[in-house]
Amino acid sequence: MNIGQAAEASGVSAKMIRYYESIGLIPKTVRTEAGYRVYSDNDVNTLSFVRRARDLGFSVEQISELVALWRDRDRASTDVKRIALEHVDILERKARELQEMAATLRHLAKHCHGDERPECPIIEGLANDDGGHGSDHRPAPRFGASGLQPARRGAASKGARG
Amino acid sequence: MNIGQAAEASGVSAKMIRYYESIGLIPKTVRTEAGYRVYSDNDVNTLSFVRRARDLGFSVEQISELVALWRDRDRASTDVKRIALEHVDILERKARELQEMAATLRHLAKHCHGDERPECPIIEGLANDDGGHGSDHRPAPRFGASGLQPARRGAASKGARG
DNA sequence: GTAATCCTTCCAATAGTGGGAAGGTCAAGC
DNA sequence: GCTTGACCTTCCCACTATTGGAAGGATTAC
Repeated sequence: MNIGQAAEASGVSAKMIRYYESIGLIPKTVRTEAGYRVYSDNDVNTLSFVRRARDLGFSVEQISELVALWRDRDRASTDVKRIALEHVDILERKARELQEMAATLRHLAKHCHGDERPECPIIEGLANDDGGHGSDHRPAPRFGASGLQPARRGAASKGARG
Repeated sequence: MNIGQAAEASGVSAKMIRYYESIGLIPKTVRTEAGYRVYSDNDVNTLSFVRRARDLGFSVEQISELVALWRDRDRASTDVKRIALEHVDILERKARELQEMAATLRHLAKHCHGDERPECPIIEGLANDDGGHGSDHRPAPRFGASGLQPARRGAASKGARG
């Protein structure tokens, strides 16, 4: 099948299939004489695998390891477990950070009158650096401090879940 | 003071100060005859404000609103509260998504022997799409479905490609 | 035989940040 | 006054993952 059909069958866009191929995440396919990429059912399985791993928030680099493991069934499942558990840690740490941020902000918002008066602890908390979770001049933990690669931001192409 | 000192005092790198200026997040500064940017203590306050907002996960666009609000104290705190609360929602939704991912993965990992045997429910869950939270072929919720912009990852790069 | 659709590759943009080159400036030391 | 070194300037590139589009070739439908 062509790339378009493989895209539909796997849920990975044609654009992304080409991208994944270009970065070596998936192997190069056979081509027709005209240069069209040709995909087998097995290729579609790999693509679906990749898509689901992305859905779980794995980075392309991690998926790369996972795909190699998946394609080589002789490898010990220890490796897979390690990667998964590492990822669980990152995910949970990230979730905690996000919750702390939310709590800080919610605390600030709670004390903001929200009427016409300009007094607002959110603004003051931000300006005075006493916002709640004790940040001083550490150079920003933020995202990525944990090593999580958060994939994408824009525009779910066909329909995100709400 | 120069950009380096402002960077040190605010915790925002000189690179980022220039970037924030270029995108209009902070106003253009006065320059010396030689073209050096000059910063006042007040400018450093603005920069610190921006840094803390980034720490809390605000996107540059949101910070832009916040900075405008902050600099114009006549504006009603309603706006600030609204922005903050919107952000709290996003943060909490994101945290929940992350926790779901972690739970799915942890569930899979729990049933993985992790020894030499190649049977591994993680791999099988990924390949067979029965991983636990009932995903079918929806085209990836992932990050960004919520509108959160996850800032950075900190990939230190040295090797050129090409 | 042409139009519509699909495919190809290449380029740009997104958001936010770091790295570095090429060159100008400033302050200190001799 | 000259060198040294630290600092500044602008500009370009890298990275992540993904989308969009342009220009042109291939296939398919009518």
